[in-house]
Amino acid sequence: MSTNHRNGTPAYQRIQNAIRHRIESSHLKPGDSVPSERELAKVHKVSLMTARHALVGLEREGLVERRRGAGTFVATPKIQFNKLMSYTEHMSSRGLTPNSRVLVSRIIAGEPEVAARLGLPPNSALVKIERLRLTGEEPFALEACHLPAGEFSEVVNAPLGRASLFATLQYEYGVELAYADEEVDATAADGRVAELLGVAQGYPVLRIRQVIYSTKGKATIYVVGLYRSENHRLLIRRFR
Amino acid sequence: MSTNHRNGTPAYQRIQNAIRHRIESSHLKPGDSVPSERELAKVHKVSLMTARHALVGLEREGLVERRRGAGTFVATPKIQFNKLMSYTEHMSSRGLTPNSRVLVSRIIAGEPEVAARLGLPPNSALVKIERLRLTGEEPFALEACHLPAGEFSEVVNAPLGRASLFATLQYEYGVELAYADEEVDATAADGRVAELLGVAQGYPVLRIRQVIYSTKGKATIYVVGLYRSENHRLLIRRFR
DNA sequence: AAGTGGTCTAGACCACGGC
DNA sequence: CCGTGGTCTAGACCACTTC
Repeated sequence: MSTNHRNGTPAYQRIQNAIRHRIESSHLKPGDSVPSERELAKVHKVSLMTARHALVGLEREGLVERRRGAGTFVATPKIQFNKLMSYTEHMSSRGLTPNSRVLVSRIIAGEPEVAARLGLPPNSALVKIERLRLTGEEPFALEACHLPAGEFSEVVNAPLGRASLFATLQYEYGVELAYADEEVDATAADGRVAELLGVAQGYPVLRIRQVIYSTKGKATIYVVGLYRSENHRLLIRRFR
Repeated sequence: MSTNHRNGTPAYQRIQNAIRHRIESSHLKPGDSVPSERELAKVHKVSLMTARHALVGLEREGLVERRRGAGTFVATPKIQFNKLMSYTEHMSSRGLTPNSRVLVSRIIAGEPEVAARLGLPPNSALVKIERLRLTGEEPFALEACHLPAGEFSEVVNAPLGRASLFATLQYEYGVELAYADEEVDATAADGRVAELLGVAQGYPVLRIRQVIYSTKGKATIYVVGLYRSENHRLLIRRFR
């Protein structure tokens, strides 16, 4: 498997990255056909199954559509489905500049419910980071992240105005995030939330509570997000 | 591929069904280990890749967890993630009896926005089916389904009090549903909705708008659902 | 050390789509 | 008809976890 040893990245991921890059740089536009499994296999010198693995992954992300007998095509860009992305990644993938204001960044304790979500004892110390997310000057979301203070106490000092929390975890702590379980419901904005988001009290907002797991399967971040739903839509693709 | 010809079902799906059945019938409980790829390959007389395909699928459904080096285990049953299910399937998978009241079941026209979602001309005739979903006597959701009247005009006469719409489409029309794109936001209950759902006017409800596609890739159903969010939570698993 | 999942090969046949 | 994706084989090596 010589090609796999060039670097640590599996071949199917290198193929995915190559295609992603061609889409992001607009060399491939929505509706364009993506090279077939057989063609990718030839070009990248891998077997059919490997080329196939790459395309199946991109389809589940919603980046491409595959039609039996016809081919694989760049999907119309509804936003990435079912893909765990940081706010920073999310914004820049849409050509927007991320902008947020850190409201809270300190160590807290005595939040048994949050601790439980992370699989910790009730009185565990936690890092809490609360940020107001903006598009330009307009606020659209309020996000509170919680992490175990035991491991991650130093993130309170990280430059979160600039760098993404995901990136900090990866580069400073070597923690890779793998997936998130999310719980979505609707709730009414209370006084403080209403003021921060610039809506009336009692106004409906979308609430997303997520537990983010590392590649080791360990609950690492608990996030509660409140979103003005005129601005922010949650898009999902579910399969049967 | 003799085993594949016994019936039309692919081998990996037969393996999935076998495992699903053992989980649903409680022969396998959360935390129990599921047979390894190699064991499944032996037992079902398929290759490793096929056994693997089966387990990977079950993992993405959230039914099992896989840990490298350790094995595959039955997941704690948070509810099926990212799986397109009918209300009927959803309820019965949790041991509950589906209960709903059909409010509207007729052919309409002049809904250009809905028609557009289904990829139809603005004034197309549509089948509209509106149902109030109940748990016992308590309403928790209001769902309006729309289908192209050209193909599906007869579903207005289907016994939707009993049979699921998904099942009707499959058995009466031979249409298999494949995936859905959903758009989720929060909105305020207006007068009629508030009354039907038994909440105050202006109360926040979860709105899910979904376009359901057939295996042919054709937009087939457009559903707008409004959910009382204390009762109904949307659970998602997203991967990085 | 034994067993597990993750990646990969070099082919194969089938069903389907578009020409 | 040819090219496409969907399924499948019978192996292989690696990295990892558990013992």
